[in-house]
Amino acid sequence: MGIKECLINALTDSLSRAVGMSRHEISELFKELKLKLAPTPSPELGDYGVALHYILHREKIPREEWGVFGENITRELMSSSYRDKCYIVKAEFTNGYLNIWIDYPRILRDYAVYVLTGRIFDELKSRGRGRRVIVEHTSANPIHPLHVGSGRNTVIGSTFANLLRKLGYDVREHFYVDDMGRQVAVLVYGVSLLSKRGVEPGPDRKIDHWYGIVYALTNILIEKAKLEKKLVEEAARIHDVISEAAEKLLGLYRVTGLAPIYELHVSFKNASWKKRYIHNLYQIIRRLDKLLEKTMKRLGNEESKGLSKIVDWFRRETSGFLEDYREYMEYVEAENRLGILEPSVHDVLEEEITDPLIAEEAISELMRKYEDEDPIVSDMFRKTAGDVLEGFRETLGRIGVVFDEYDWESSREIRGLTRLVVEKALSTPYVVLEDNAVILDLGKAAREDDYVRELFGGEEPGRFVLRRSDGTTLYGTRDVAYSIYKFGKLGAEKVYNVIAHEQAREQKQVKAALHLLGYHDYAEKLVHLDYEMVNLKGFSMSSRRGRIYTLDELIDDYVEIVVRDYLENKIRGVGGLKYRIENLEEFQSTAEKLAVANTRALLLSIDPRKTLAFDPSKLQEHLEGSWILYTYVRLQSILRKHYGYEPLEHLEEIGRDLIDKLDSIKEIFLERSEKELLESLLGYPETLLTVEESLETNKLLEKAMDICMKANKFYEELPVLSEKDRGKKYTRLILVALTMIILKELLEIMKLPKLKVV
RNA sequence: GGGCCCGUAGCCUAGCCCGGACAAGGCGCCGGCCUUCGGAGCCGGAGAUCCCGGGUUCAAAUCCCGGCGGGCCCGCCA
Repeated sequence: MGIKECLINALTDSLSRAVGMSRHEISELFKELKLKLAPTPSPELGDYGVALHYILHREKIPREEWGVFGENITRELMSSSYRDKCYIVKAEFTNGYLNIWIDYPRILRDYAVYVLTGRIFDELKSRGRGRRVIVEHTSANPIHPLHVGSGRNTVIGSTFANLLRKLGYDVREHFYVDDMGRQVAVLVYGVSLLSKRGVEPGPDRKIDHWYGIVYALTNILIEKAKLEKKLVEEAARIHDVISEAAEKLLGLYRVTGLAPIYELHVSFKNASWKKRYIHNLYQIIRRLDKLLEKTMKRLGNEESKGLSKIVDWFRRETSGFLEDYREYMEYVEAENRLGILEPSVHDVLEEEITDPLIAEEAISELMRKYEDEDPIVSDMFRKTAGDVLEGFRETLGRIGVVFDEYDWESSREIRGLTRLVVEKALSTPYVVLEDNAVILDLGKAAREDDYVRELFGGEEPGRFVLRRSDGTTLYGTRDVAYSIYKFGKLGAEKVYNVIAHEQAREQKQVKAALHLLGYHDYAEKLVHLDYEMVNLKGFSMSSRRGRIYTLDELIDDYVEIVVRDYLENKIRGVGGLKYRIENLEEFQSTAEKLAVANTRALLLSIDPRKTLAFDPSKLQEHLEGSWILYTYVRLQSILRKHYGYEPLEHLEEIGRDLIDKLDSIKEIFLERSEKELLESLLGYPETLLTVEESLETNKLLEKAMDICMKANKFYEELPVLSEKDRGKKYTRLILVALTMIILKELLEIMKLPKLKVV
């Protein structure tokens, strides 16, 4: 290919002659991007254009003489030997731009051979040369079902893995099972209380969803109990505050003689006695606060000066209580909501979890025992996490994701390497020992080591604790160990970690630690593919309160929308209310595929580094997946009709046939919509290479959408099969085939399910 | 308080790294085309101080400086 490069050479040659600058100077201008060759904004202006204003200005050519200059440069270009080489058919100078027209039919012929023989795909494959790469993604805590946030991780990760496969890497997808943290211990604690009383997961609920409720309720009941304790303790103090406020108000009345202040005093005095009766302290505070507010307004700026001091003091004293109370009520609300879902789980946990301190102690005990490899506790952790992972596998299977490996944080290898990490750290010059804790002083490292300094940029690197005073290790320590495992044991030449942006700093610390421990190579080949969170409109997710929008729900919601959309369309059209679904099973499978396509497309649709926000009640506005699949189906149906067989099953035959027809499209003029479609298709290889570099997986979806849009316009405008002119017909058939083939590749990368018919 | 990221029509985004010709696409809205291969589509229309202010430049959404607004991170948590 290399049209652009060719044109740049041609322009360098012609410009140097027309202006009298050396070729070297001109080519430097291109390199410095003072001159830039780019597609024109519209076909009327030619295919490619270059802005020459810089040269015009530099050569001090007055506006009136631009025309002469233009003629000159155009003549040079059209008479040069590059004219033929670069497919140039015409050049024109307007407003300081030199615009060039290209021989598209010839490009189409070349590209058709490139794609239809499969050479394009072989060339892309040559990039990776079978090198082993690990993409770690999803790695959600096994405590509740995957939610839309984890879903975004999964979709980005698996898409990126597939992209690398197309680029010829030997890709492994790994899931890191984070089973040694506190959260899993909370779940295990809840499960242990339940199993003691014979409450087990039942068949009515997907297993990870059941565990999700157990985790949330266990957490909620502990947090609620803690707050309860705190509120009881606070209440006594608050009553004192109210009494004191009453005294202060009385004092202020005596000084100022303002009657409304005496009114306040009576209200506060009364309130301070209310503790003898059963009244909601929260409401009392709110009422008193309102009274204060009203009186402030009533008195005006001058008179309320003394009072405002009391108000500020009162608010300071009570704000903590109010905050805790509100949080407490949120837990109560969450408890009620989940209790209705699984009453037996709720009732048992409510009875068992009474003292939060006992619960906390039990959870810490579980963690310690797991770290010490106590056999009974280990079984409990393994069983619980394993059950939740079973639920994950089911969901992931729906969206076409299968992991090559689940790596357990608690595995022998990673435990062993974790010890090694601490040991090695001890012999680095950056280690700090405090109460038996092992800490890497990354700040010091940044001052002395270029790699570490550059890694953190302006950021404060902080201290990286590898071992606590009590001898246990931390998540980050095990993460460093896991990285060594991925490179050392698994032989990865590059590792991509798909991890949320909030962990960016931790990922840098892991890299820094690897570097300081002597694994310079691993540090450099560890890539953090970071992505931002998912924000739902009108719904704030909180996994600790069991309020999550799960990936399963998202897919199911899409199934509903897809079915509704389709049937409403049919009912409005030919079918009427009696529209008959031919094959119910096939219909369901199609709906599922479309739902999955929409789910993946939605989660892939924007730059990973930006927050993805959508309204779950407006999913019908996000149907990019359906839209792409539908275009794909139409392309197939055109080829199916022409050849009389399934095009996807006979790609080689079709390729041979179309290559034979290439001679008949030599003298063809391409319509605008054809050129635009071809242009979009030409960009396919570059898109893959760009995404590998930039990690912007959304660009793949954008490319697919762009191709579909151009394809839709193309065959809306132009007939293919019914075209009488043989050359035109084959041009269009070739375009249809190329579009289908490239779209197929993109669908495979993004794992959008493939459909033959709708 | 410090660091990083983001701010583009009513809404969601692309373009910014690497400055160029009317700021692109989708949703929603208004008006057409009810399927001769394809209607989950296509065509047309309305709708933008590219957050604000300054600077560099022949030329700024893009680069630089200063504000404003939002998110995230700054644990012997994971």
